[in-house]
Amino acid sequence: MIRARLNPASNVEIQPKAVVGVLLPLPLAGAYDYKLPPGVNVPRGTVVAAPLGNREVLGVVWGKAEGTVGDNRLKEAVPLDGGPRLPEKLCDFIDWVADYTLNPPGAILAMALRSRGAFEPEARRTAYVRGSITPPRMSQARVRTLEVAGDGLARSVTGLAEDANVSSAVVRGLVTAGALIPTELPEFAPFKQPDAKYAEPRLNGDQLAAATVLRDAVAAQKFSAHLLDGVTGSGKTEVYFEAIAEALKQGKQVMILLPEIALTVQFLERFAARFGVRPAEWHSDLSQKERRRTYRAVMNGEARVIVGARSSLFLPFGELGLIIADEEHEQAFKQQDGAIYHARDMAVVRARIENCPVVLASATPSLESYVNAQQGRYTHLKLVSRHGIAEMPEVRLIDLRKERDGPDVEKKAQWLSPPLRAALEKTLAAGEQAMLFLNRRGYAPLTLCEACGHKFTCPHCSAWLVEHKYKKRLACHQCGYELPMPSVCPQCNESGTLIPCGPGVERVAEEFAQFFPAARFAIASSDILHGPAETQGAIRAMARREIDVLIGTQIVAKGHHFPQLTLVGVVDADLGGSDGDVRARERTFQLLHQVSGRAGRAEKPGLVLLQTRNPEDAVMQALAKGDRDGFYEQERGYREAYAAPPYGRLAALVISGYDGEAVRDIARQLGKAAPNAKDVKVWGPTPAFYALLRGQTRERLLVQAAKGVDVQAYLKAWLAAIKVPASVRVAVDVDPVSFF
DNA sequence: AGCACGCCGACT
DNA sequence: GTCGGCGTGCTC
Repeated sequence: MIRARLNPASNVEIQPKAVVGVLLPLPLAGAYDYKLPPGVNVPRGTVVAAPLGNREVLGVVWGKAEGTVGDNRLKEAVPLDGGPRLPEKLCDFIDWVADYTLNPPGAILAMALRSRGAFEPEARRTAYVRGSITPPRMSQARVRTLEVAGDGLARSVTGLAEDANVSSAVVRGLVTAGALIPTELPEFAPFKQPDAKYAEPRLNGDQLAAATVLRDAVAAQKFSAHLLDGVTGSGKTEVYFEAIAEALKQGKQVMILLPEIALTVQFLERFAARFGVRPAEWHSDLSQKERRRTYRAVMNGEARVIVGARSSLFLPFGELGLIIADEEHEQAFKQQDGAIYHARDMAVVRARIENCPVVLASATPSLESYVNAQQGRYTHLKLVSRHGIAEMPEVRLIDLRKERDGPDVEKKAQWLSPPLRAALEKTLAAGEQAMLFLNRRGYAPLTLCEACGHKFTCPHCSAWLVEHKYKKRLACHQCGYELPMPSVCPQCNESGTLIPCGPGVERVAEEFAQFFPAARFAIASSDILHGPAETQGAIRAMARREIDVLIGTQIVAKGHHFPQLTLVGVVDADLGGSDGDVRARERTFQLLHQVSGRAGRAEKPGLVLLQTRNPEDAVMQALAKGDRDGFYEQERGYREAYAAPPYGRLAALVISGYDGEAVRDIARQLGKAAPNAKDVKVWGPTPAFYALLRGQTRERLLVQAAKGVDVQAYLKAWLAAIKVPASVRVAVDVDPVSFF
């Protein structure tokens, strides 16, 4: 207890120093106690500079002091100038995420707190305008300069010098003489405000109904969750744009989450077409300056609509009125490193805390969202009519076990079956375009020596090296390790014995070129198209009909529509099939459904050919029959029967480290220490799918629990039982979506 | 996360 | 004899 005392020497009253808990953006167990300066008391969320060891870090006043550290050891944390403060709801959100993901709250705060600069007033730059004084000595250069400055526009010294074609010395001389007057301008032009009425669309019946529900939800200014479920081309974006318009009218801010920010160029343009300006962006490619500026603008309310990737979840919105997660089924929403969380799920949580609506949009919803919608926790807004598209493409299965070139065929194909080649021929003859899809980069996923059987594997990962024929290299797709394509087997020293096994897009392209030498084609994969600009280039080339056939990985699966694209061939529809992952089937369906949606546009119906070895598989059947909901129902049934999510809960422990023996030892210890609990089963430890990744050994344990089980409490009790050396990391993945 | 402290190899 | 490698541990 701190009391005001009289200082006997000076007879001046010493103000009491309040002690508060300050959360630091570090993976510490909790908040640290700090004194505040005399007489100061500030609320939760206040940003402070806190001495820590011999340095100073940013921190956030989090709550009451814990009182476990002696008063004499407490240092003084000083609130930043201007009293910047994180919104209290953001603090609540951080606490919630920390509890749920079993991360220290400071580790979550680190995602929400930017550098100190973000809390300081925006940097200013000095610019000059014409003053009233005209100096007695006027040279030609001075006359010119003052003429230019006479237009009233504020310019920097160099800017004015350039415009007047004089040296900067002339400008500085005029400043000294008082003929030019300095003014302070903001470092950036302010964010332009989106205009809800800029270009109001005409919606069709479905769209109008869905938009009305969303507008009403936004106007209600309270939590609600909505699944906006519409096939490709049904106009989901237009619908949620109306919800955004309503939020703007209500004076609220909007957060739009997209799975991959690289895809946003067209999104930004569509937004600008509707609202007159681009939204503010938040992603990892922003410069330090832009980052600070955007963060500040979100916090002070200048930025009204932010579009971004996962990390936008932790921005300091003060007046959030709507959250949208587009392509909500995408796995890219799951953050896999550092704090492991699912941005779509956390978006729903943030909406609940902010008391505002959240919209999850997808043509192929995650099963979780589908069930939530079915059970009424989310409204289910369905868009069925395909805007400007004649009909859904016809999907046909090609049974690869039967459809092969027979012994009598002179020129045999390995990857392109006769029916697929026939369809390609027909499409090209009709002057239309085609797409071949194979979700595998490079030329061949495995290289092996036919003399000794040696397989090329990555020295740092338990993965094969993928041949890249253009680069003439073998590459590990997990860690980036590469070596020049060898001509000699390193094991048996034979030469000419290395054979590529299996296809990648490059190899499919090679075969395609052999059969269709006249056709123009391009390969689209992330290692060939570097960055969004080149990807856009390829898309444009396709749109301009400079190429006939696009052969690509999943970067061609989404986004653009090409009016002349009438045929989609999926080279290996079984890829990524059954690796024990409860979501593998769902993901295959989603990906293939999305790819299929590329075919057909306007008046031309599309055809999709899926090459498979399991044509009777439910995923293939659902795709062929266009029976999406049937597939979901069946999948829902499986999940229910096996108490898999969303009917049961999963959590994984991933134990990793460079010392393989230590990792396996801790994994074994954890396996033995798993507490017995009702409705909880623990599986493992087993080596992870990539048992070695970037040199680190990885073991996994899986917790399967019934729906009502407090998984976090279970995990906490479990982890407390084992002491883990610093060389081994135990990561907790609550609700894992991938089993790698 | 930093940054220090702390014990074992190659150097002015 | 030191400089320095990064393993372990602490920071209110």
